[in-house]
This record gives sequence, structure tokens and C-alpha cells, in this order.
Amino acid sequence: MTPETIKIACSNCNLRELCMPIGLDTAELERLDQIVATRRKVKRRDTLFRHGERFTSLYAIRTGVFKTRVTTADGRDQVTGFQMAGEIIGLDGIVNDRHACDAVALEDAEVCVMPFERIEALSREVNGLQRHVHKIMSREIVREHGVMLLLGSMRAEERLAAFLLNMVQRLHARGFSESELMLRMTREEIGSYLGLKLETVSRTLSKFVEDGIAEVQQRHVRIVDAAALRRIVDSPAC
Amino acid sequence: MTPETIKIACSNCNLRELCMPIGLDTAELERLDQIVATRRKVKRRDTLFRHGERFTSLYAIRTGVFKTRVTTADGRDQVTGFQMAGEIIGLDGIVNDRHACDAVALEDAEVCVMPFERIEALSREVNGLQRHVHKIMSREIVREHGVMLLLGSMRAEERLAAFLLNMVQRLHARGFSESELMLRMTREEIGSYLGLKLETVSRTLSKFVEDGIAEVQQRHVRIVDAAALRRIVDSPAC
DNA sequence: CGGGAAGTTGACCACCCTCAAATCTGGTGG
DNA sequence: CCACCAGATTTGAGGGTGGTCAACTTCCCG
Repeated sequence: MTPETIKIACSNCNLRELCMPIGLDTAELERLDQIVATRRKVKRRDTLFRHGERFTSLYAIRTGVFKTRVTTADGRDQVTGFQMAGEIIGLDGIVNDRHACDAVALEDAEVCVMPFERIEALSREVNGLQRHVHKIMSREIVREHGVMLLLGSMRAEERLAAFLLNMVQRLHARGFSESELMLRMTREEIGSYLGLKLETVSRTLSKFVEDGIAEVQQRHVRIVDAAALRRIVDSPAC
Repeated sequence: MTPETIKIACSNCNLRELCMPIGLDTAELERLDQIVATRRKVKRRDTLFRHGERFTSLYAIRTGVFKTRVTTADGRDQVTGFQMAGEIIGLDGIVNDRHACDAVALEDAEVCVMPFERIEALSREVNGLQRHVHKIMSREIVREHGVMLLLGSMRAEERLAAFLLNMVQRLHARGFSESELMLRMTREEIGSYLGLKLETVSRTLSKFVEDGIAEVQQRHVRIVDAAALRRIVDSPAC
């Protein structure tokens, strides 16, 4: 909860390609900088926002990894996604002016706070931004379709294979290794996301190790045989 | 594929409260009418759009029920939702200018075709419309969170109970009975949506009948004890 | 009115969950 | 700096939920 007032312009942010629209001219780019009100640091385990809180802003992740989760009155909860640098969170809050899920930092993190009113005002004038906002929301809808497919029709191995491939692919797009990754979440959080129990996640990872598909040391995972993982994901339902 | 050119204005459409923004003045309301280019009739089993097709428009459902589904190369498929009058479909197409899922009519249906360029142009000028578009997309994101919760952490009975309650609630909002509904989809389609096999859907429905919770005659369902269904949904995970 | 799709039900079993115990890790305080 | 402890992870044994396969019935739709 330490609001940071240091401003770094979007126009020279190294995450611009991931988080902001491309194809804007210089004048438009400078107007974009107005969108980010402040930066905010969030410590590990702290929430960026919590379900029920008033919605005011979207957040662009600068550093760190978040999880979002929905919780029910009876104590069930479901991780709905893991978000990393360059990704936008908070879209769930727009419908009802209140957030519908919690966003929790899995490691110390920093976000750009973008008041939604500013986004709306500017996107009325900068067509590229308007389109970009629409695309971000649409992308989230399509992503969730993919998760529904995973939860609705894949077996444990397939889910975990898809999860690992997805994580490593997103990390690779951010300049990290194509084959090694450091998981920022527990087995239980992975399980919640994939609709599995933590023991099943652990066992399935062990199986990948046995089969020579991956090497696992706690949170550190090295994908030895990515092709095998892809084969598991694409295996015709069994 | 029979484009209908008959135009009926949004401003006097009886579904306006469901599908269009409220709180617009008369002048703004009339401009809204420009959004709907045409009507289009879709026959049972026909697709309104198909995954891979170029995205041009959103569709507001006037009559009929649709399902949307994603399919994978290896033949898996997953129903991602059932949509009824007043709901908007096609949002998945915005990200990549191509549709990411199929929309299939479960009965003869009619939709309003709303070219997305027109929506974007007008929402730059009518703030209420801009906000409304954002809310519609956000609502879809939140709805999918709910489905993820269902698929990730509920058992068969709970899923089906949640499904029936959700259907009847949406139908009730459209002026239909609070306790009776006619399912427009097969057991297999329900199963795909809920991550269950059709036999499990059938068995679970039979169990509801045994327990005096519902009466089922094929696609016709009468909810006898809605409270019991709610209890099943809210039962602490078990 | 007939054929085919949709739905129901039963038997069996696989996959994943539950419960339990042991081990490992990283952070904290003495 | 080390000991300790809570939390995270692994692994095992056993059981239950829902999947699979199959047969039969019912209901539309053409």
C-alpha cells in the first residue's frame, strides 16, 4: 500500500510492445503517458485489489507475477489466471463498478495505475487506443475459452502439459528461456487453476520427470522434451 | 444465410433494457438505431459465425438460443456458453479480426447485425454507449470466471444445479416462468458445457427427479424445489 | 409411419481425490 | 550462524465419482 509517485513514461517503457497499442504516432504516444496516474508497489502475498472493492483503475503489470482468484461464500475458491509483466488486470471490475475477484502478488511487484475514466476519455480521441482496449478485453475472453476447454475436457497430464507450455511461451515472449522457468506459485495454486488437487499436480510433475520430459527441483522447472508435452496436449482426448 | 433487410429500431425494441445502454436521451437513442445494419435469420443447427471467419460485427440476439463452442485440431470441443434473447455474441472475434469460436443456433433464431466499426465510431461520441460496450465485455469475463469456478471445483450435482438455476433465472428475467424451462440443447451439449459426459447429465437429472427436486420430461424441466438446488450449489465443497 | 437421433439405465473400471506420513525448504529468531 | 518451525512438497494406500461401453427405450422429424 505504498503509492509510488515516480513516473516513467509509457512512451519509453520497455514493456510497451506488450501492453500498449502499436502504430501510434509520436503525438498520440505522448498523450498515452497521461493515462498512467501513478505506480504502485505490491509486496508478495498482498492484494492489488480485492473482490467487492470499488473499481477505479486498470493495472498494467511492470514487474512481478499475480494470481487472480474468485471466491464463494462457502469458502470455495478458484484461481482464474496468472498474470505477468505487460499484462492488464482489473477488467472484471468494469461491469459492476466493483471488483469481482482478488488479485494477489505472488512476488514483490510493481504496477502502473491507469484510472479507467482517463482510459475511456482518451480512447474516445485516439482510435488506436480504443481498439486496443477492445482487443485486450476480447483477448481475455478468448483466453478464458481456452481455460474452459482445458477444465472441461482434458485429463490431468494434458492440463499440466498445457499449463507448462503456456507459461514458458509467455516467459519466452518476455525474453526469458524457452525451456526453463521458475514457478512463482505453489502446487496448490496451480491445482486450483487447473481444477486438480495439489497432490495430483505433484504426482503428474513427478511422472514428467520419470518420463524424461522435464526436470523439476521445487519451483524450478526445465522442459527437456517440449515436443512430448505438445504431443500430450494434442493427444486425441483418449 | 438469408440476410433480412427489415429494420426495426433499437429505440422501440422490447429487448432494449437487456441489450442496450440505459440513461440515454432521445437524440442519443435515435443514433443507436444506426448501429443495427440488418437483421439476419439463422435456422436451427446453422452457424451464425464460425471459428476462423473474418470478424466484422457483433450480434444481438432477438429470438432463439445459441451455443458457442471452441474446437481443437484433434477434435475435442467445448461448449463455452448458451446465449439467449438480448445477449451479445461475437466478442471473441475482436482480438484477431477473426472469430475464435463457432456460434450455432439451437432453434430458429434472429439476430441484429451490428458492424463493429459503427459501434466503435458511435461509442466515441456517445459516452453511455462506450461504457456499455465495456460493461458487456467485462460481464462476459466475469461470467467466464464463474464457469471456471464451476468446472474447476464443483461436483456433477453441483454443476447441474448451478446450470439449471442460472438458466431459469435468465429466462425469468425475460418474462418466462421461474420454475419451468424448456431446454433447447441436448444432454451432450449440457455435458460439454459442464465438463461432464451426457450419461452423467442424464443420471444426475434422474437423481433430481428421485429426490423430488425436479420433474423432467425430455427437454421440459420443472423445478419443484429451487431451495434444494441452491443448497446443493452452496454446499461447502464436500 | 419408419428410421435415426436423443435419452435412460446398468455394469465395470480408471482417474483422480482423500487421508496420512515423511521429507524438504526457506525464513525467523535466539 | 545455527536451530527451529511452519509451510510446501512428495509419495503411498485406498476409495469414490464420474467415465466407458453397451443395450434398450423414447421421441421426433422427414
